[in-house]
Amino acid sequence: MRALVVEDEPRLATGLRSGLEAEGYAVDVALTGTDGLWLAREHGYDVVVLDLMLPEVDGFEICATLRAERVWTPILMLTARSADTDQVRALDTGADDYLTKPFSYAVLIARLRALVRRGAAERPCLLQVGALRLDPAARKAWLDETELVLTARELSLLEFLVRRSGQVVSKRTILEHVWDDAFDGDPNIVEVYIRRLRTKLGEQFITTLRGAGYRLASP
Amino acid sequence: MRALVVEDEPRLATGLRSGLEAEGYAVDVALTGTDGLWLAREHGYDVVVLDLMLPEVDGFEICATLRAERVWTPILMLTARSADTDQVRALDTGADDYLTKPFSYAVLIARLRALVRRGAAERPCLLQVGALRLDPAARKAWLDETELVLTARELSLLEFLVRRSGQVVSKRTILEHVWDDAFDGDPNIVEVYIRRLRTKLGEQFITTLRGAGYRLASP
DNA sequence: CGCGCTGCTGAACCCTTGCTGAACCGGGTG
DNA sequence: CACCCGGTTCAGCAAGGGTTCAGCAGCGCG
Repeated sequence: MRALVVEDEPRLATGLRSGLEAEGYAVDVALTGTDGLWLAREHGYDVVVLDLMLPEVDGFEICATLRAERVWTPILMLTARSADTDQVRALDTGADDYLTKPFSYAVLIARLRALVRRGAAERPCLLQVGALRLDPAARKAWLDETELVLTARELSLLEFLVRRSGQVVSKRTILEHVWDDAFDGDPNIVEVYIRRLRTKLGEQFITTLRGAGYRLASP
Repeated sequence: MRALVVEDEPRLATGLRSGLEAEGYAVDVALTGTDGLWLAREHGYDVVVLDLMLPEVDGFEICATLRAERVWTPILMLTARSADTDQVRALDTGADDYLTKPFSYAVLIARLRALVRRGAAERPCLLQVGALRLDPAARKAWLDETELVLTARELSLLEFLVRRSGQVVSKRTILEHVWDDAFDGDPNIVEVYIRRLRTKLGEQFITTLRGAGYRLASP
């Protein structure tokens, strides 16, 4: 579990770091609001501990900015003030929990666990074309309830075709998207992989359109 | 929004009812733990306000029972005691938030809003995948009733995989979340730890997907 | 009818990826 | 101080699978 601590007071920051690390979290610390915002935005944390009083950018602003940018990482606010209005404002700004200093580590840890437990987890979507099903998150594919045994490349190619099922996709496009677009090897590789897919899921799914490309569709 | 208030003191119960109704909630009140449990189980509430001290069945028990029965309605615990241990226990039992009396209505309302916004997430506090169970709070794991002896790192990795069970996780992702992302050592460390987990919990749980990552699933 | 181009296909090659045992290191503990 | 435990590094090994290649098939057009 990755946690970000945004806290300007060095002693508290290091205390939090070691405490959380002892609990098995991988911890990053930001000492300013600007750093914290940047880190939270760029890295996928599982939870953020955010001090309200910070130099440069305060906690409210960080929280609001993240939510506006559709970053839904659970946030726990931390502050010296205990005014109700702050608490209300924090929660309404998009924080998920709130703790006033001084606080006990046990409570902090328990609250973090509760947050991570609820954490932002989107259900993986399931792609389907006729009897063919594909779960991109699990990297699995099935044909009529029987799981297909595919290599990484084969599955990437299949996923690409399934996402564009019914459409014609040129070999050039496939090469650029499934392989690196800096790929400078033999373009014949696409044909080879189309062949492998056909042997594994039957000839009827992928049709060749001479001079144009391939189309995956329900037979 | 439908809210259930489980509170045995009549004056507080009616106060909560009118306060919540003024905020636009449709409120049901249960005066005993038994009634509260039954109502919460049968009706689909959006949030439950639960007093800890109750006749018959106490708040902890209601909370634990509901979670065991896979009812994930957000629960806010309410109590006169302010002991940290109670708070920790409440959260680990499966409550989502906690408030000590006396409290301000504004804070209660704001916290409820935050809970409802998060919605019912299917996040048990005891993780389970087939015969494998893991308690993040106790930092323990079991395989078929026998406790596994795991180091801190091993448990962190296992927890990470269990939380994403069924999905493929890349070595890169593992490295960033289980280790610090500032970690600049040998990425081979992931393979080493996967190996150690496999020897401890059997080969059948974790499958390697060459070029993609690892997937933990029930065998 | 025949030539050429596009796509098909089986097999060989070889590099990357992952596996694994063991050594090393550092902090905490008796 | 010596020991132990857990985390990390390392190097050799195995094989999976990505890539290349060469020959073949078939369609289309002159």
